Amino acid sequence: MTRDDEERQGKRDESASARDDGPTGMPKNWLTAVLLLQLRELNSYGYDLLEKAAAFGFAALNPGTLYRVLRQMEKEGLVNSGWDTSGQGPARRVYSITEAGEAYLKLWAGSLDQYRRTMDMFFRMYTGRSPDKPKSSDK
Amino acid sequence: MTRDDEERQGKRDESASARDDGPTGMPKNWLTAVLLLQLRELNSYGYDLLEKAAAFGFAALNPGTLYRVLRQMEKEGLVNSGWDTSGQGPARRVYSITEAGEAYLKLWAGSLDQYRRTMDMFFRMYTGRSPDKPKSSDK
DNA sequence: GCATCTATGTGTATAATGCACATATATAGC
DNA sequence: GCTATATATGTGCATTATACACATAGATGC
Repeated sequence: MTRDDEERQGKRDESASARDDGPTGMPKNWLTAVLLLQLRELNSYGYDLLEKAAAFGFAALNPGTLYRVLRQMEKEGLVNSGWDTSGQGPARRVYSITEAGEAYLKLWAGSLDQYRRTMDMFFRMYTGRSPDKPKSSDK
Repeated sequence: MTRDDEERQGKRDESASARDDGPTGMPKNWLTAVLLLQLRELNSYGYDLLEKAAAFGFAALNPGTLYRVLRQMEKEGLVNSGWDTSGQGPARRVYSITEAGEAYLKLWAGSLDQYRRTMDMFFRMYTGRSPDKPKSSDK
């Protein structure tokens, strides 16, 4: 197809209606990082992690997605799991972080810094000024 | 499959060798946002944007990916394009941002703030302290 | 003609994620 | 015993974003 062909066709679909909801997504594997962070604090299980993850941008996280990610993480050696049947309800698969998991988390935390710098750059170029700082202990 | 079955199998694959390279990815649609930001400054074309995007985390961006994203953005009405044949080499498809594109960019910039707060939270929980601030014009 | 640089594009695969649905245990009410 | 509900885990299937290899095409120099 030549450019003249395209010029003639002039098909601007417009039906695609842009991205429906704007930027929803956190970085790739963000959920993995968040889960590892939680598990480093305290061993836990899916249903519980579902709530804890909400604070990190997963307010409406689908349970199936969470469970699948946890299993994948285990396959990759980032976490271990075992059943807890001591409770009253259904058994819980309790996860704990491995050394590989801690290493991965460390890697993540490291690149978070680069991440932040890149986004600052974006923000400055967009607004022409520095983005608001978190009002916590400045300096 | 009961939990006892799994307990017996005890298959920790380990072959999956964790995520090969750690966290590489910027947020979803980050490239779109970066391209819109560039196009807001100055109309441009793919081959040129390829270099400009490098500063925003796309150092080794595959050209094919870029061109495809640009076309998709046009389908969605975020940008317009036209051919520039005035130069010497092959024709360039020059893009310009639309109002929808500016609106989308604004939306993005807005949620960038939420992004930053979430990542700060992650960082604090990881390190137990506030992340380093950019040393630019403080307030 | 052939190589090379510029410039744009397609085919195909994979990874991450979302949504709908399925399963299983326990408890409470009828 | 039957049914509904809350807890808890999981699978099937589709979509989206992206990566990688490859294809196309104009212009220039040999």
